[in-house]
Amino acid sequence: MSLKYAVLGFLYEDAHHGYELKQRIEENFGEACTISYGQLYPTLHKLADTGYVRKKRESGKRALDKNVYIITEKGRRAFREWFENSPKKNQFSIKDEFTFFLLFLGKIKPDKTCEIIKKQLSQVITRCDRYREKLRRLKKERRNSYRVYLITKMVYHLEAEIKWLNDLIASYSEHTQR
Amino acid sequence: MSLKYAVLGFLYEDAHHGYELKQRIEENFGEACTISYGQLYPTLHKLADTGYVRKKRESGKRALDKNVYIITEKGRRAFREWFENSPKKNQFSIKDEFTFFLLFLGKIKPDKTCEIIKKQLSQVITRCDRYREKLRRLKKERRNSYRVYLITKMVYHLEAEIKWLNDLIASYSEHTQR
DNA sequence: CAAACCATGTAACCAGTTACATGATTGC
DNA sequence: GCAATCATGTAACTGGTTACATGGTTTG
Repeated sequence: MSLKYAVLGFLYEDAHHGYELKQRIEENFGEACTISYGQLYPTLHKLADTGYVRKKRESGKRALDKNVYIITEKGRRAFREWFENSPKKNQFSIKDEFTFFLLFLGKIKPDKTCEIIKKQLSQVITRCDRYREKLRRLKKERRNSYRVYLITKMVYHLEAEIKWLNDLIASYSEHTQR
Repeated sequence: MSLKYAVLGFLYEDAHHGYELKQRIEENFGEACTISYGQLYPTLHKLADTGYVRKKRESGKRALDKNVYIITEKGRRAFREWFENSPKKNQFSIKDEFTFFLLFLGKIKPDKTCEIIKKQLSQVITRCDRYREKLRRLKKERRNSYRVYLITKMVYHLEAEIKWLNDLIASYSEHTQR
């Protein structure tokens, strides 16, 4: 995802401190990613080192050592450069662990294949229903349309997955009937 | 994907050397991944270090220094352990660069949003058609059903993506008409 | 006063890519 | 003889996770 540009993007309009950035990013990308402090803070330090952001110590009444990060003109340029010229590929991966596992499943346990795929299917259906429900709730609230788009995308891809797993089951039961 | 288990899986039945393994893996997972020697060879060395595979120098008539890797009993156990007990999640990601870019697009260039999504859509349609064509060819040849499954999955997910992008366009033109 | 939350950070790992470096063999 | 292919490898880098470590503040 390149957290670097997510950070620059969120700092583009307003200064934030680290903890807040994690919240902002997860508010928006929640379904798509979780970020860890183990990645966020080093990223912020690196951005500060290369002069893309400026670090300002702020002594608020809450936790004492709060670092506010402010984007610099150099940082703005870098973000615009990425924004205008990056390739923007849709490259969702189909190489999840189950798909990978499937190759060996057919070879090693052909008798259990159908059963395992069905178990997988029921899990995906559950997940899909959960997202459909979340989508219904979000649409009622009528805010943060980006999250609505993201979850819609998730639902469509889960539906694709369900269709595929059903195909697999059909194809495997055909095999074993012979 | 954890190349380690892919390697153990392919060595489970037959011994192979590195170059050959890359071919076997890409033959099967072609659409899902490409692997580099910069990852494969270190992985093989590590597997040899931990005693999961045994390295045997073979002097064939082709390139002289060919290392044949043979799975050990310890390696078989490790593979079976993964095979039986790993979680097998379907966790395809929706966090491709375009989706990420979209958030900032709405904020920074709302006027150009629709146009950029349309460009994206046409690219995805082209890609989807290419995979449909490949699928047709493979089905005619009637071999390597795993590849057929993989490409079918790819097509379904590309169709989901097309549906989503069309939704986005509809939603954005609605916005701008007001 | 304890639990939940705010806030920052490091070290060790894991998975993967790109670029580089080498050299033998085969087929046109 | 030259291009394609077979074959093995390293070094530097990117992007990310997990576990650990610290300590202040708010609220019930």
